[in-house]
Amino acid sequence: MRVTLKDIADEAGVSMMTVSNVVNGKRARVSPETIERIQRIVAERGYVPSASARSLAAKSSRLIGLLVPAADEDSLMISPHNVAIVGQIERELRKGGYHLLLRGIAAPAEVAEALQSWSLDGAVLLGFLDEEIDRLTARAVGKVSLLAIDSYSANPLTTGVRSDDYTGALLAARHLLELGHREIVFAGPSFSDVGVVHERFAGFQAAFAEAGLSWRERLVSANTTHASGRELGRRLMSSHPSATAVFATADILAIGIMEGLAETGFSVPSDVSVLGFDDLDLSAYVTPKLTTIAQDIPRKAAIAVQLLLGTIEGKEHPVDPITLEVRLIERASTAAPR
Amino acid sequence: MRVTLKDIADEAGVSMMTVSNVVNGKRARVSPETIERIQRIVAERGYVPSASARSLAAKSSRLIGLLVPAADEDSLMISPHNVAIVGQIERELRKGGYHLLLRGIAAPAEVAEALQSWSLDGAVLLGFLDEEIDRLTARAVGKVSLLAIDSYSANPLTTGVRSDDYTGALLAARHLLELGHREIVFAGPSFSDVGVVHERFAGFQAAFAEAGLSWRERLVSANTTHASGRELGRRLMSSHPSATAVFATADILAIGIMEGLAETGFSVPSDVSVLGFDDLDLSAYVTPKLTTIAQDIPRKAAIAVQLLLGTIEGKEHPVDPITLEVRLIERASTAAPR
DNA sequence: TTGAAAGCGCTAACAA
DNA sequence: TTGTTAGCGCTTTCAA
Repeated sequence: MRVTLKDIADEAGVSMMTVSNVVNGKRARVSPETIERIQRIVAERGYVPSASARSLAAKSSRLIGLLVPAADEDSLMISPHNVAIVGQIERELRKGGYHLLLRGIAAPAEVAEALQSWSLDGAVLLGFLDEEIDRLTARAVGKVSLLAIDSYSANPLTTGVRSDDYTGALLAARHLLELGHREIVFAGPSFSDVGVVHERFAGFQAAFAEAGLSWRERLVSANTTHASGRELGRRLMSSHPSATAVFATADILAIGIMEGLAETGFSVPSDVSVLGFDDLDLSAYVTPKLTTIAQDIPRKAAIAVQLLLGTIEGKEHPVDPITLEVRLIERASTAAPR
Repeated sequence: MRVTLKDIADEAGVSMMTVSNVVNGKRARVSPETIERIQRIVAERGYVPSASARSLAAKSSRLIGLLVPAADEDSLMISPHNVAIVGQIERELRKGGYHLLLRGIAAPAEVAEALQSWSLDGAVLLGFLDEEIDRLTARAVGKVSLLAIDSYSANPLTTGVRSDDYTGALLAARHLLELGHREIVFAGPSFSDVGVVHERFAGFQAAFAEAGLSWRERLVSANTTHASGRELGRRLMSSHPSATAVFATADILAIGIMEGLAETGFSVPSDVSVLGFDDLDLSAYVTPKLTTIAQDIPRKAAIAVQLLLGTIEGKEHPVDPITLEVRLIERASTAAPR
């Protein structure tokens, strides 16, 4: 059967506590020779501590949840943008000696259930809208640290990490305005008065304001999917005949729009400029290559984990939200209007 | 603090075992009224069983590992093809009342460590080469069920699920041959005598054999990445001037090749036809849209989980490997040679 | 520097 | 149909 602490203790002729201390690196409490002897036996016998037993006996489980939306009984909704984040989060946790529980959330109650059943030390919320986050965390238990990625929620239970969406959209709109565009469509999911898309919309408008221009209502609502973008692209020039450019809140949407435009005989960028947000790998593979706003995704994930582990281990107060820089990547999908 | 079994038992005026039986659905052992009363209290108090405690006391943890390669200290290597699989596996496990531990594997020893520390009931290996799988599972403990995705390993410790790679490549080569191509390059990672790429190579050659043609050595080695494909595409027509078509073992590679060809002034499909494997979403977004071999990815994942849970719960013997159908998706990147 | 006792929350195997 | 006993493997607390 399994090699236990007791086995090691017996073989070393010491108590379980001594072995426990050695295994957990509390070396101050054990003599050097004992440490070495125990370590040798541990290696020989291939002893691996039982995480369940440790989690049960100690306050901490060293387990972190990664909670992702999963529309009712459905598969996880991991967008291309979020894939990289998942990988980075796992890596950072592993480096810190934590394990990752990946869990799809179909109903709010599942958050509390996930948190409690495995006594998670904390959890990262990835891919939820701000409105949902408040609802989800409302029922959460007090002890666990929560961190939401891409959140602007003022919820004191969660810390947030996000890119500078406001500035990103500002840069995007500025770029199009500088090229000479005036009739620019804003395409993105419908939004409330808080959240990523709201920020981008505000930044977008600010660019017009700083240029002394007024932006006439040219808001188009679309899901953040290729299919939705394609459909939008197909009818764009008939619904907005005078538009010369589109800013989409996500690359995948922008790429769909480009396809829809191409299908209806419009050429990018000579007829219409298209600008995205995210800088997915994919965006450099399509034709024309997409001009977009790039986020530092690995950094976003690394900081998320740092903050989370910080509040868990240091019992620091949840830190203020952190905002990461973005930058414009000029490629081939934008040009001066004709 | 936490609501425990004992709390519920006290409040209901019964023993812990009775509550335990109700919670675990062993209703045959409890009277209907008791069941109802206990269930009411459980709901009222928001009782959630402790998975660690259960795992410690019972044989099973209801935790499954998803083990993914993570080149030394690096982030997880989740290819576009594997992302969908991760999501589906989580979903299937959740439906079955299991949880998923996502873990990057940098060194063989980490497999056993992951398995043991959380007393995993089983694990899915995703993204490993067959050669690695044997090495990884060698040290694994006996009890846990292992299942490798896309594996042809004869290893008795693991069951495998994979697409019909042989037939996929056969269909691909047949398609190109029927279009009239004779000088076809096979582009893929270097391979040994077992595994996915080996199968595809065998299928590819078989198509020539059945057409009574001999395939002259036109094997090009490249990593399964866009960058590697692009580089390959750039030098393809100078290294193989008479080639009229390329079969790549992965869409992402094929897309890179198309880009490299375009950069050096060759047009797809009029100068060179390109055919991929996987049918990523992405492959329909690029220009020209990629002709490819489609796999049923959700099904692959669902079957993987079914098999794994089958051997875990039913203690059935590891089943024979399962092979899933593939089909040719004809799009715009292939045409008759000039 | 080391050890003993108690218990984390649960379930298996019996007993009643 | 229900309860009792005895742990699962570890850490905490306190004593030596």
